[in-house]
Amino acid sequence: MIALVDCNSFFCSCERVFQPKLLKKPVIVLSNNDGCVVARTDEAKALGIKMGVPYFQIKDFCQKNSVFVYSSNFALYGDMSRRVMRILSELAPEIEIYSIDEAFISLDGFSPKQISEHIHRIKETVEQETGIPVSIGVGSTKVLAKLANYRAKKNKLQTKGIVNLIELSESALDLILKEVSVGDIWGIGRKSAEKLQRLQVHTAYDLKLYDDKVIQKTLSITGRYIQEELRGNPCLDLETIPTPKKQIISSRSFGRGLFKLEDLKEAVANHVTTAAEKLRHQNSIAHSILVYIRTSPFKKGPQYYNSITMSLHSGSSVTNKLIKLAFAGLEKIYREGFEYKKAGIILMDIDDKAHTQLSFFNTHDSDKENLLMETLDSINHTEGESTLKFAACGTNQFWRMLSQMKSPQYSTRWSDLLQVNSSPE
DNA sequence: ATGCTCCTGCGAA
DNA sequence: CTAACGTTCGCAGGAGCAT
Repeated sequence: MIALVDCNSFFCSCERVFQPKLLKKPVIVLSNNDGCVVARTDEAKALGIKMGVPYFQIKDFCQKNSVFVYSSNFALYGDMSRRVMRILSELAPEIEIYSIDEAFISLDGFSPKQISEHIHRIKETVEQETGIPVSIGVGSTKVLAKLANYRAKKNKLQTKGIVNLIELSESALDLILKEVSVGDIWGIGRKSAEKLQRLQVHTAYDLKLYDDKVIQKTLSITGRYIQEELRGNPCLDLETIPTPKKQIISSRSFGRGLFKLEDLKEAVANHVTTAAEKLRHQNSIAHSILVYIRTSPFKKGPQYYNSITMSLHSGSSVTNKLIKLAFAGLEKIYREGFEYKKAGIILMDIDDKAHTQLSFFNTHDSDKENLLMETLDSINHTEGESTLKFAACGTNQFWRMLSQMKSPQYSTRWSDLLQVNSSPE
């Protein structure tokens, strides 16, 4: 038995915890660079604000309807997420942290009666100790738990935020599956939903009963797993230990268009810095780095996109070495005269630092370099991020993303940020 | 015929 | 005030190449 715990309108709920005046009000949170809507409260949904809409398209609408708009504040959301996950870890034997606002938990060892009781306790505890409302779905597989959660969120009033499918008979469960359209199943996106429509497969129930071979052929093995999980046969394991990343990406749109190579270099140096920090954090080294730059596909004018992959003979996790390599790549793909809107890097071919193979060339990270990185990381950890950084990262950084909602509310939020650090527990 | 790497498509939050 | 559309990850399978 598996439960999926999902925080309601997570980013908005985080803002509400520190600003009770937002309760019962329409609130939205924007993506990086104040680009698109990524979180909405029920009140905002009721106004018809869609997920993923570019903010500039609805800015006037929000003003007219007194919608509270926030730039994303990931330091806050990350902190709230850790609190929620810690409580879940204490109340469940096994947990898979699936995303910033979601976790699967195993309910093995509980009787059906106990499960229902326990789920209610989990919900109450999280809400009481963090102020974040959650919805919980329970099923015999991950896909069914997801589906249950989806219904819990959709009908919060009737369900009180909890849907438990395991007490249901097969036929009662099928009645529910008939109400779920295939596109709403976890793992079935837009393209797969279209393919299924063509097969006259419209609901979760249709998919559950459809011919195995045909599903395998049209949706590949992943589609088959989903089908099997709908039937109650687990195919997807609970991944309780986080596996190290196979690639680490850092990319961002700029606050304004950039033309000059030196500005792009600064941005790239910053990307390498954050990615390399993550790399060292999981005790890995990378053997190649991909650099890319691009113009805005949404703005008319000459378009340019290019990327290049640079390799190291033996891997590295030393920031300055990686920056140097990234610069060499950037200089190869840079073309003058374009208005660049985004740059990014990907660390690839990642291996565990310990079992790194000796190479013929003596290009490994030296003890000295490793010690330098350790020291740098430890200083930034205790003194705050980017206390110490490479000059290549620049000091001005005028190209940084926009995240200044100029509303009066926003300018008064320094105290809120301070509250986050001194946890009220 | 088989095995490898690279790239693309898709889905998730 | 301007101009104005996000980021990060994994997996499957086909393409292309080598053996």
